[in-house]
Amino acid sequence: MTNVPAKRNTRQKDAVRHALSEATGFVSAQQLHLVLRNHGSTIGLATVYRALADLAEAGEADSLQGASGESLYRACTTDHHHHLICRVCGLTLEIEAHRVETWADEVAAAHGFSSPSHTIDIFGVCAACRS
Amino acid sequence: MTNVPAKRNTRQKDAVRHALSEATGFVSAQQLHLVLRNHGSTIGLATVYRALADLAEAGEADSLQGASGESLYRACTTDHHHHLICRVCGLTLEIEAHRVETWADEVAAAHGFSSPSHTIDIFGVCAACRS
DNA sequence: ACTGTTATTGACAACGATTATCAATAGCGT
DNA sequence: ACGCTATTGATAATCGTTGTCAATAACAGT
Repeated sequence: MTNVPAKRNTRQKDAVRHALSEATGFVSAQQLHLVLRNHGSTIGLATVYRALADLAEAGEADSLQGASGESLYRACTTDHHHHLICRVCGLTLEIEAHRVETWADEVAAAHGFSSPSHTIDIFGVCAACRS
Repeated sequence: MTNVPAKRNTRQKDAVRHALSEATGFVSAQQLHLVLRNHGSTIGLATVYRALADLAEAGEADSLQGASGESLYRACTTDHHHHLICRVCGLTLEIEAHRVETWADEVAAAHGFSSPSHTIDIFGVCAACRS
């Protein structure tokens, strides 16, 4: 049997979870670390990275690659969805994409690919930033 | 007038262009640098990065973020398209996605977003790697 | 073809984001 | 409360990438 070490619930993982849910739009691990420190926490940077990786794996957070290559995270409802992101202010809307989900799976299947996954994100400039 | 310095054609930029066109699927700047050195070139790593950035900007190369966050490049025809990529062997197929292009633009417009762009990539395990 | 200007090169240092290390701490089952 | 061990936090190390700068080589003008 594959003996995976049991996960423990810690204050700092909760703190990250909470800080992430407070944040608007996507945040980097470093930003989150800074926020936590400013709120009086003594949490370490490495811990924030580990907590975010865990949350993402557990499906509690969405992750995507920012423009300059860093990983950005966002609290997330457990169902699958994609994002419409403002290039200027970072405003993020969750969009639902049945049509595209099935399209992606069809394309994969048509070419003999199995266990398909995909990355789909739409960027633009929101109405507010337009003016 | 915005006086942008003129670009020059150099052997090393051609070498990168050529090496990129020889490569199958996506390659990183470092891989390309290694290939060029193995072929006897004395090209510098920084030059490969610069050449790839230029090619990508000129529309001669596609770039996308690899699983571990690095930038990957691929020679590319000038028309817009997306990719179906094997997670195991890196086999890459260009796919055409009219349906999704228009969908993405519609979604952006519906939410008041202008100048829409998008990143759409499908990953899976190809038939060959399946066995 | 010769020359001068200056974009480009290549070796290396510097940088930012992330991950590994490791002793100290603190969850959780008993 | 006790003991085992997953987790923490400070720091060093790593990785991909970009900046620096003297030396080189493209191109325009002659």
